[in-house]
Amino acid sequence: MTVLADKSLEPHRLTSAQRVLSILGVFDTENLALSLSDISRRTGLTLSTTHRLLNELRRWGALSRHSDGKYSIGLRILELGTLAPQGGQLREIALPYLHDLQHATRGNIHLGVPEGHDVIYVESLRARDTVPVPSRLGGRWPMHATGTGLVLLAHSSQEFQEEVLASKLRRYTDHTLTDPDALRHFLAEVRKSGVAIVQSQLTYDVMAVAVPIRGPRDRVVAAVGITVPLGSPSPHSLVPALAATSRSISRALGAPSAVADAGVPRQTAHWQVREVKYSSAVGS
Amino acid sequence: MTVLADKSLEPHRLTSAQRVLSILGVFDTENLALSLSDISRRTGLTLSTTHRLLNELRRWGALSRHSDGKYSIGLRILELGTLAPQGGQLREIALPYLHDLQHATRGNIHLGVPEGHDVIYVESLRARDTVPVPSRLGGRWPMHATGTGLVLLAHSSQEFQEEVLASKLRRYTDHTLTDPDALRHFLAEVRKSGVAIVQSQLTYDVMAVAVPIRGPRDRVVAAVGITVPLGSPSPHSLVPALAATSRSISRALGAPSAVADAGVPRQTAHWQVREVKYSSAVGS
DNA sequence: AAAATCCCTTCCGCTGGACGGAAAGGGGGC
DNA sequence: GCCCCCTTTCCGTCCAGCGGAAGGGATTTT
Repeated sequence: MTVLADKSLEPHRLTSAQRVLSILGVFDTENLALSLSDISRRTGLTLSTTHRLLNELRRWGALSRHSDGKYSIGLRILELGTLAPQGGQLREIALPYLHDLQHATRGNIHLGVPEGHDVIYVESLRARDTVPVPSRLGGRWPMHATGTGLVLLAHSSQEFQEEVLASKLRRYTDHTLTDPDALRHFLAEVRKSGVAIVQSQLTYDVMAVAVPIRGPRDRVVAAVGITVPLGSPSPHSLVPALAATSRSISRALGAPSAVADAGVPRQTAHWQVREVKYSSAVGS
Repeated sequence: MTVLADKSLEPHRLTSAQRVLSILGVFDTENLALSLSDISRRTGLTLSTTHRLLNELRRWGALSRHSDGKYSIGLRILELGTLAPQGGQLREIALPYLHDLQHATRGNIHLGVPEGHDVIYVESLRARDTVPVPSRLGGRWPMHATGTGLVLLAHSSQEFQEEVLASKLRRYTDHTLTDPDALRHFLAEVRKSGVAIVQSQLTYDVMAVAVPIRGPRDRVVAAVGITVPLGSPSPHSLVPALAATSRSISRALGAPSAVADAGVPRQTAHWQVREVKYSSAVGS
């Protein structure tokens, strides 16, 4: 064995903080509960290290342990997550309007915000009697494959758009927009019309309609979307309701263009300033 | 200076994992965005250590940084939090029923699960046209001071109840139940009647009604509650709707007592096994 | 305009705590 | 019974994380 040779290349160069985070990182929608040795294997950390860190995380509340010995994400993390400015606050403000929208349209409603090249759903209202769509609260999807994501992308900086277009765009169905030129054209349409209408991007038999939400300084900070079964009455009929919802939320957030008159309480939310320094700007 | 003497007593005995967690821990509802030096002061870590850890956390996505230089909890934590079995999954299942309940009653609806001596709201539907109550998603409150908390406490083990009763029970209003004997009596009532009805426990002018939700093996895993303004029509009128909601959710979770007949798909949720090992069993 | 104050960032030498190996202690299946 | 896999604990070594200090902005005060 060329153990010695490997050693020098071995990516054992992890800081202790990274070790802690890598443990949290092994949990995903398909791995909600994992055993010590599962986690040890998946992180590449030794058993003893994993064991010690798991105990520390559990004691703090970041993880909980079940009677079968497996670990899961703890409620303390859920609690923490609601403190994310784009999460808790935005959701809090938007929720009643999203409710109204759902009752008016009977579709699946999503509220998405950008993170990296993805859109994250900070709220997801699932209609009871419609097709199941992959739309969990907290779900993460590539921007190019969802209605809300495309809206957010369309209103991002030019350089960011090119960065995304240059990356590998996964194809989920044969309708998924992956061709850079087609996407550029589509994004321009979205900016012009103010709405994105797509179908079968992520899964078949689904249409999505989405519009931007603006915050202070009229920056696009989020997007609302509806997904309905393919073959529903014209998706264009959903636009007015969406536009009204978007405007209401934007006004509540203090977007100048949505404020009807004076006397409206100033909303100065923290997330008005969106993260601009991406990891790539720091790494290496 | 007696620096040397102090050194030995100094609680600088933090593991590196604890340092990471202590940083996350400084964020709360009143501190959504903090600067490097804020965090350094509040954690007691040196500037250089804080600086390094903040960068690692940010790179991973646990924190985000705004253009003013302040840090906030990042969306990755929100995403992670939804993986908590009592969070994402329970919420997902319960949400449609909670919706129905809200539309039937027009109150503020809470879905609470136990953690430590507290109840955490994994869902909170706020009525638009009623008194504002302190009910954030992810909010944490002492069990003895909320309707849902009292329900959960009533259905906890005897020893856990005594542990809570023996702790310092904070008084929020002069109606807050803090006398151990009065609480014991009240909890017995809750067990007997299956419902908790309280008023002005946490804030004045509010009534709360709450009932338990059961999961596999008929264990009480959560509680649903409604809060309405004091002086609303008899809270007893809310009980049937609550009971129906609770039963629907319990059935969806696979609670034997709520399952009407056979043929129901088995729901074996992870959180059927509630954490039993408390920190106290490990500490020291 | 100089001085003072505060905050962020980077560098570097030292040390003690985190690390991994190993072995003991369950527990369930074949 | 035996075997296999998982969890827990112990301990000596070593290097990664730590804190001090200094430098550079930005803003405010005198």
